[in-house]
Amino acid sequence: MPELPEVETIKRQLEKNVLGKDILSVDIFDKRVVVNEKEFVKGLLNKKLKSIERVGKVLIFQINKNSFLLIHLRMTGQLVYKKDNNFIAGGHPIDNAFNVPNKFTCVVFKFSDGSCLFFNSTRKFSRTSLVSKIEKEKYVDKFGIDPTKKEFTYKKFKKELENKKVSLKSFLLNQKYISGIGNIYADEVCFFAFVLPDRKVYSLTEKEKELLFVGTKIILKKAVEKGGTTFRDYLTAEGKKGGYVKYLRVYGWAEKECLNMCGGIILKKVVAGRGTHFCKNCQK
DNA sequence: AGTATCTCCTGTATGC
DNA sequence: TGCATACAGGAGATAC
Repeated sequence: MPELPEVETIKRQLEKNVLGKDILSVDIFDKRVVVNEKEFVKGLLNKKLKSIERVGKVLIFQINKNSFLLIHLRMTGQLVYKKDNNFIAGGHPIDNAFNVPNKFTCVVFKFSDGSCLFFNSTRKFSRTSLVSKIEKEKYVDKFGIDPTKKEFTYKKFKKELENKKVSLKSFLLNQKYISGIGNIYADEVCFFAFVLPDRKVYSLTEKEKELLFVGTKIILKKAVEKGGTTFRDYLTAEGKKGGYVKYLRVYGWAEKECLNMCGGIILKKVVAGRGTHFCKNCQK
């Protein structure tokens, strides 16, 4: 599932490829992922994508002063950019991502140079919309601090944690507190800090808070450096793969031995409504 | 008001 | 083999 590092990776790739190109057509194959599809198409035709920013897990393309294209991949969304026979695919991993369009393709943007951007979504949870500046700002304001930006300081992090009755997992997943963390990185951060995901936030010690802060910062930073867990790049013969998968310590390791060699087994249970991985030996 | 649960979807895995 | 069922989860809606 695309989280901050995966979306950041897509953003960087698209920045190099789609900015400044005229949008010749917008074809919608599944209306469910597009908000207000008529206005959506009308507002994009013959326009250019001027710039891209990422807020949490959302991509925001500026069209002009008062028009912004929002794309949220949610769980199974995927963006595939095709130019001639070169492909860039980011987001949800599926085999043959370069085989587009396919039955998961919801929207296709065609550019003046013949290249295309395919917006795919297997479970159709993804959403895209065209909004005004005010709407965009209102939307962006709801998001908490981005843990990869300079503004993410320990002081601010600690302040967010104050007086929360939720579990740590629920806190980490909530985009209004910290933006960009999803199920994978939430589990990894808890493991890093030796804290069980179902611990209530108010019960955290100073030391644990510090470790959670540091873990969030370095895990997301490293995941961005590695291109996330799902990125596939078919531009080069070697292909840069989503390199963070091999650094995952708990996510996807249920019933396996803990990588800390503590002798424990990674367990999985539902916390905050999500499948949650942890080591009972290492995390308290 | 703040928190927990439900819901949207469909591919994949499992069970009988 | 085939059908039914459970499960995966981001985030807005709804319930408590």
